[in-house]
Amino acid sequence: MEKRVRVRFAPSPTGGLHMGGVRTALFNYLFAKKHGGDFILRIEDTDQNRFVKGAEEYIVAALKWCGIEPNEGVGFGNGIHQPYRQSERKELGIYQKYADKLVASGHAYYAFDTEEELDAMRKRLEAAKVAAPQYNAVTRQNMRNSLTLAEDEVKNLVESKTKHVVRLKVPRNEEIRFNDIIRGWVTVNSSQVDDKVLLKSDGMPTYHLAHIVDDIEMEISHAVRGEEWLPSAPAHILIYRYLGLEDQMPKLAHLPLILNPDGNGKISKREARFPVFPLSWQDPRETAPYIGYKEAGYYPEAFINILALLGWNPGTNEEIFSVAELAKLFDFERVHKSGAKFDPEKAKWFNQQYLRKKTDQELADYFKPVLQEKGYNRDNEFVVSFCKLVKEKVQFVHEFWEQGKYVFESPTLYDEKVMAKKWKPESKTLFTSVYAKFKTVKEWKVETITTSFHEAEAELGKIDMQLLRVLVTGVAGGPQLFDMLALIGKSETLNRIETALSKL
RNA sequence: GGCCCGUUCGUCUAGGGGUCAGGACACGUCCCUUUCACGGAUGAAACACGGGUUCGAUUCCCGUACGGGCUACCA
Repeated sequence: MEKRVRVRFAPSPTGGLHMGGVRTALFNYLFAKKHGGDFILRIEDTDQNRFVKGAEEYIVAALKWCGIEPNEGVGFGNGIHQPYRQSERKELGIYQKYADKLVASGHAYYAFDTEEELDAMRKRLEAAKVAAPQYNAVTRQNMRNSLTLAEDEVKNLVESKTKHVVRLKVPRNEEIRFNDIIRGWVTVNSSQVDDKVLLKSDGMPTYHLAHIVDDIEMEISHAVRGEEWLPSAPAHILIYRYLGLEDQMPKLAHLPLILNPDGNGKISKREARFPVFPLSWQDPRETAPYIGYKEAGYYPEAFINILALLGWNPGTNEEIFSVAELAKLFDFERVHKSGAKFDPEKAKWFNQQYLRKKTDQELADYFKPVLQEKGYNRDNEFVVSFCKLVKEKVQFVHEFWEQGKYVFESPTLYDEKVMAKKWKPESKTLFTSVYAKFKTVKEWKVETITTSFHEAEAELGKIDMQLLRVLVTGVAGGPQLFDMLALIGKSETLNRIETALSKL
């Protein structure tokens, strides 16, 4: 029988969760949903030096905003495998137990080398032009460990609580093969794998040991993680094997990375000229926060949609998908092997697609507080009408103000390009007549304005609409002109034309 | 450097032994529009290179180049 699908997202609380991490979480989530399985949040806080305050809370908040909530784990209710924080599991002695087992079976050993000794070893190997300096089957013979030291000496050292680590005893020359769901068979010779530290001298497990122990104990069926883990996967295979748990090992899936748009490499928060965090992130060690997608005006649905299509696609020409649709369609078979450069421009387009799906009322509800902040109070009907007109011009809700502020504020400047090109000496007389014509309109609405305008043209000849637009709004472009005039109102429109004429 | 992974328009990608190599973003042109957009149409734009295998390779294999990842008592 197939194991129940149980996947985990297991970040370490060393900073804000960036978009690459969210994408990994998303693919885990989609896979779990697709198969009716569980999606677990496990916190891998085994590095106490890199622990960052607030990071864990941020991770939980970010997943919530994205709408990809785990159904088990830290911050998401209880589960039968508590605790879900590795520092707490360590207190329970869980990892020690497995490490002891590996030592007992001869697949791991104690190493007493100090930092200085390790440095010296690496320098020695580098000087000897060794291609890959590492603690391995060869070099461990010259180091201070339970393999080279006398038995009673080891016993003394351990009993006297001398600082030591537990290392995996990796065989010298052995082919290690594993089948990655996304990449297929990967083969690595064990000579390329170092004797990984399993238990650190502070008693904490390393990622390598901890994630395996937890994946087993939490009955994880698939380990879905970023490509950066591919090189250490062979070591993980060995650990499962030596623990006698190879048959219970989760299937592995290594996701391609999200790369910088320009230049190369993984997305870095410092260089990016677009948001990299879902929510704004204030690192306690830094002064300025990093703005998030949320604050940049992205809808979570859009953000998720963007991420989903980075490294995966459904094989059709469709591009807009809800999370629920993605969960139906998602499949590792259609996940790429190669990294994807992130395109901020297309990201904006995605957001625009979602913005257009919003109702005018929804947009108005968002815009009202913005408007109030600017010092304007208008009734709901007015704001809804405004949003209806301006929505087609924007990609983000925050652009409503910039794109349509002239509805609320009279222009002080008039688009130079249009004026230079179209404003003629006789224009003043012409628009003075238009002004007079508009003044006679009784009920100021789109239809009457249109009729009035047509009548004016019949009497006066062709009237440049863009010029009229600039006179009233100051800018060259915008929503349908008569709609705008109707919204701005009769007296305000007339005032503005009058003001403009007096200045030109 | 070593090891691992990868390589279709600028970008995200579809495709897969015989296709006009398809779509999307961005960009150009046109249509619609007395303004502005939306929309529609259309254009330019890609199989990294070299060898095989094959009647035929973008597709399969091998090299090379290039890119990325890893190379910690970090994850």
